[in-house]
Amino acid sequence: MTDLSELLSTEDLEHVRPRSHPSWVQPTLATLTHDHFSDPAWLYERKLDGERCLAFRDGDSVRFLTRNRKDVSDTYPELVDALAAQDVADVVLDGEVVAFEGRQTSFARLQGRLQLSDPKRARASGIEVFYYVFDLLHRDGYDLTGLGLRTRKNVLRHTLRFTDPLRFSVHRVEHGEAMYREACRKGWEGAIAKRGDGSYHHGRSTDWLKFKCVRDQELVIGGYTEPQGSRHGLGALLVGYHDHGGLRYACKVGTGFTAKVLAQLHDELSRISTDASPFTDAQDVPRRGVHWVRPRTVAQIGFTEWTEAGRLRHPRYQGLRRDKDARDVVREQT
DNA sequence: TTCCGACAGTGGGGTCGCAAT
DNA sequence: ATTGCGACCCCACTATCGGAA
Repeated sequence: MTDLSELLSTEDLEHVRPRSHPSWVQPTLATLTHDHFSDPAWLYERKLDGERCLAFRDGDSVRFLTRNRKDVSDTYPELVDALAAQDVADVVLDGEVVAFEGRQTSFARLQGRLQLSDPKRARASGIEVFYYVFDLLHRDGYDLTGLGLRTRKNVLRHTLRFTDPLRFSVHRVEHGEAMYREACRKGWEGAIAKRGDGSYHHGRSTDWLKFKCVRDQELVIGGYTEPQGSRHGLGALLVGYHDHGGLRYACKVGTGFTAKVLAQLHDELSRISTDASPFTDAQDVPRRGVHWVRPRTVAQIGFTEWTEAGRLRHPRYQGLRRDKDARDVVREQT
């Protein structure tokens, strides 16, 4: 591990402030865009489909927190161990916890671990996880969020020993469009573009942009229909998003489920049923044969495009997002 | 034995036209 | 006049089965 003083120029030091180890830092959230570009002032990284986590190490204490501040240290004990074994005793990292299905990162596979909170069961799950670290927010009593991204990454590289399950998230400079094409060709989720000289922003930022290959959207489940024919459990989910203080209906989703998932969803949703529709745009929401549920469950829905009418075209169910809070679900920019 | 492709079945949004209300 | 419904187009996806490798 290289000393901070060796890694930072006198100019850099002007952007660094002493700070005691923070218990929480609001992570940067990237903004979705379809305007893909190449720019030497930007860095481009692979977009990983996993669980965003900040890692805090303060001496013997190591914690992994999701972006909703949920402590998942017991879910990823081997990551805790790996960080505890590093030389640096005071550090805050930003990265993504991922699992693989073959050579692809797979959120679906990671889901098998997300709800495990017993470290023994988590270790025994057979689902190997990795922590792809892409940012460094704090080290050795200093707040580094005021530094430019390039500098933070350089310091990060010289702060940790990157051996599995800790991995440095590689980036490339300037060639954003090529990066995006490569990402889609390889079946990745997309690419993230980051302004190279940008300081660490708290919350949604346009200094970080998402170039997505597949389009998906997190939506709140507000109801479900009866199954038809030979199907069991439920027919389709009615999903929506928050807009102007209400829950706006987005579409029905009736495909992408296995028989097992249909049964699980029906079991889970029937427990939170309610008499009234949670959707606030009363007209245009199907009502016939619909069972309403309290709007607290978040599902990830793949689709091809938003229609003129504000519906999703070709929607398909991709899984629950138990790591997301229903209250935060809004429509992403098209 | 495993793998792959075709097919049936269930479901979506949008549009159209017809029948019931 | 409005509403409901089925048929049709596009499409996504799972489950199954039989034949190829």
